[in-house]
Amino acid sequence: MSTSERPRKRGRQAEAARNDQLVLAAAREVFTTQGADAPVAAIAERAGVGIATLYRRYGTKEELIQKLAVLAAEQYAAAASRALDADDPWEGLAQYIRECVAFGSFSLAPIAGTIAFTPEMAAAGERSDELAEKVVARAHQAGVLRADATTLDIHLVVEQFGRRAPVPTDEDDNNRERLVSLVLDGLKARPENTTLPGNPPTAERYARLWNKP
Amino acid sequence: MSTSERPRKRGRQAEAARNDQLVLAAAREVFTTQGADAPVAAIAERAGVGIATLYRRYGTKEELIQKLAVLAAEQYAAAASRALDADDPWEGLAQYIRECVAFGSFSLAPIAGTIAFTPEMAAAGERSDELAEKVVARAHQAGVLRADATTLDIHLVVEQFGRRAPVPTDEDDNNRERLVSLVLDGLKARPENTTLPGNPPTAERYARLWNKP
DNA sequence: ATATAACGGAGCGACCCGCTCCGCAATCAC
DNA sequence: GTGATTGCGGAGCGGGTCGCTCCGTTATAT
Repeated sequence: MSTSERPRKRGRQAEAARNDQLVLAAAREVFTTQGADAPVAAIAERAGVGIATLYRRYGTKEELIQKLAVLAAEQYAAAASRALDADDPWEGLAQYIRECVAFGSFSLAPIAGTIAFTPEMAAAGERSDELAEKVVARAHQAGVLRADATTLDIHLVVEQFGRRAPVPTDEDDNNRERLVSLVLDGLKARPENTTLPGNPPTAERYARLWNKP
Repeated sequence: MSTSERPRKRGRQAEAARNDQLVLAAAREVFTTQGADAPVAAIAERAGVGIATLYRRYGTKEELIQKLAVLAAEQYAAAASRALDADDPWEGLAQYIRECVAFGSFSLAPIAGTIAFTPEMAAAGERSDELAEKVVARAHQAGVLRADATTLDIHLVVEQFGRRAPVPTDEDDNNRERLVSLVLDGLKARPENTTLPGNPPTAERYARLWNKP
């Protein structure tokens, strides 16, 4: 595969562009494993970059997290799109859940309330939520998803399994996949299923969790 | 209910005995909600007690955590005993899982590796593990638990749902119960279940997680 | 009235963390 | 070649936190 397809910048500008990506990738990895209060220095080190390089792009740790939140929402939206492209509504939903869990950026949730909620985050979140709603609605209409499970229940699942261990091993991944499979089996529509207890999760909870107005 | 059944100490000795319990209860609450790196001062405050009172009982934060670990293991063992007393093997298992999750002290797991592993912890853990094994074995023999789920898979479930939010609300409890019900439905033995992917969790993982020799 | 036992909490020393500042190296303009 | 520009790394500053100690106070016992 040719690396010269897109017009490549040269010299320092190329390095800068690469660092841009390195920083974002490192930030995502560190935050999803260590939690959102991981030191910024850890991200710079993981990216193989000086601290100043990071701060030249994001004036503040908060800015960086906000950017990651937007990127995560876009990833979830993309996963939902793929799910809608799938032929089988159930397989689409299952794949959606698996991808969201694997991406795992929901580990930013614990920081909710700590950082300001930007318009960009609102926009990306809305789009992501709408698509997720469609994925779930399609599964419901096909009668493959248990009737008493709502979109927010699915959110809950993804959030629950979003966080990784400080140093994720293959075994941890394996174990998480087993648990998710368990949950998926529990989500399937079946006559003998118990009814889910209590009330479905509310949208207000998420609004409160983040700092929506 | 009479409060004078057991011979009551008076004055300061009574206060000391009460504080003993207050400190332990507060420590459990704070650690399960804030995580094991919560400040010791938060525990004292929650117990309505001075910091010195806490340190007079446990010379070190580590000692306190070790004590809590032992108590948690004993709670799990008690829950397993109750499960074995139940008439229905499935209801016993389900109740066991629910109780363990509700108790929630598995949120100490993230601290694993940070603190030393004491003989007391080893003894309590072994007893708890043996009883859990029996609960699961009985469910397997009755054919009500899916064949490819092991005792360690159950451990995984309890561990996964063990941690609470910083300020747990009724809604959070409600949501967690829904998720656990989902998992329980997935754990039931059924012809149409998918096979759990990958390999069962290994005991070595837990040995490594804690600092066993 | 004196001795004793338990208490509360201010504060010490040792961290850690976000962020700035500055000297250096690579590249560009001419 | 030479000076200007751009991006880089990382030491270190100011502030905040946390585990733990120390000591003055208060309640009980004799």
